[in-house]
Amino acid sequence: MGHDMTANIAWTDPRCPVARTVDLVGDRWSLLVIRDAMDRARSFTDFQQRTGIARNILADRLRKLTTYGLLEQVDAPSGKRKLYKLTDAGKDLFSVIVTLRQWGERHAFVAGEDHSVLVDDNDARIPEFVPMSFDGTPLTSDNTHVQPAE
Amino acid sequence: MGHDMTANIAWTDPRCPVARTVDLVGDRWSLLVIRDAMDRARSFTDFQQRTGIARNILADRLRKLTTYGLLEQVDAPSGKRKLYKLTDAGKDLFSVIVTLRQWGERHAFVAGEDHSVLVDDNDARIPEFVPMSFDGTPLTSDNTHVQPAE
DNA sequence: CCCATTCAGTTGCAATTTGCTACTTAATTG
DNA sequence: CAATTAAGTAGCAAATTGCAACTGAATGGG
Repeated sequence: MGHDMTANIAWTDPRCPVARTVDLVGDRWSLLVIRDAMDRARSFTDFQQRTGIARNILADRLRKLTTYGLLEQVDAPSGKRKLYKLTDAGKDLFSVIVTLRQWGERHAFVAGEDHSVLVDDNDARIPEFVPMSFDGTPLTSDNTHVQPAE
Repeated sequence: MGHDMTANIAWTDPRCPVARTVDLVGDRWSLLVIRDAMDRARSFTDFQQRTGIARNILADRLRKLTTYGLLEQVDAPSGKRKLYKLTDAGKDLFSVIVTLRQWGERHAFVAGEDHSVLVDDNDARIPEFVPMSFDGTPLTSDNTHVQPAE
C-alpha cells in the first residue's frame, strides 16, 4: 500500500477508502489538475490556463498534491525550471477520471450538446466501464454492500 | 442523455464531462452522501449520522442532489415523512464510487491499517477495475488523450 | 549585454462557503 | 397527552476561495 505521505491528515472517515480519497482529491480543483496532468499539462502556467483556477489556489493544490504523493517535481529540459508530473499513484487515478468522464457524458449533457472525448492512440473512443463480478454479473448499488473493517 | 436539470449551472468547463461531473458532485460531502445512499441510507438523520456533516450543509446538499436529479424524495412507509433515494442517474455513480474506493485502498492506507470493503451478495469482494480497450490492452494516461469537441 | 516579456509564484483583501449551536415545527412513542 | 425524535432553519464565527496587484527569477530578441 501507499507510503506514509498522508499520515498527518485528519481523515473525515478513517476506515472508508472512498472518504480518504475524497479527502485527498475531492475539492473543486484537484481532479481537474489531475485530469490536465493526464493530458500532458506540466507547468504552472499550463495548469492555470487550462483550468482557469486562481493562481494562489493553484499553488496550494500543486503543493498539496505533491505532498500527498500524486505529483512530483522534476527538472525541466533547461535544467533550471521545474515541472510537475504524475507519480504512479497519480497516474492510477486514471480509472477515477474515466468513470467521472463517462458518467458526465451520460448524465450531464443535454442531447445535441457536444463535449471532448477520450480516445486511445488510434483515436478510437474507449469502451464504457461497467463494474462486473468475477462471474460477469453487472455490479450495482443494489447487489453490493459495504462491510465494516473487521 | 440526461434531462435538463442541470441547465442553470455555471459550468467550470462546459465541454469537459469530467469537469461537469465535478461541478455536480465534486465537493467535500456530496460523494459521501451518494456513498451512503448506495449503502442504504435513506433519512436525513441516516445521512447526518453516517457522514457527520453539519445539518445545514446536509440540507443544502440533499436539496442540490435532488435538484440535479441524483436523488429523489419518496414517501416513507408511514406515508407522512419523506425519504431520499437514488435516481437511476444517482445509482449510475456506482462506478465512480467503486474507482474512488479502489484507489483509496491502494494508495491511502499504510500497510496493516484496515478499512471497510465492498462485497457482493455472497460477501465476496469485487474485482479491481482496470480500464481496457476493446482489444484488451490496459488503458492509462500514457496511451490515451483528450480530443476536443468538434 | 540590455530591455521587454514570460514564468512561477506570493501577498493582501473581499466574497463565498462551511461549520457550530440553538431553535422550531411536525411526527412518533410510551 | 407528555416526552422524544425527525427534519430541517437561523444566526453567526471560522475557514476557504477568488481577485488583482506585486515580486524576483528566467528567457528571448536585437
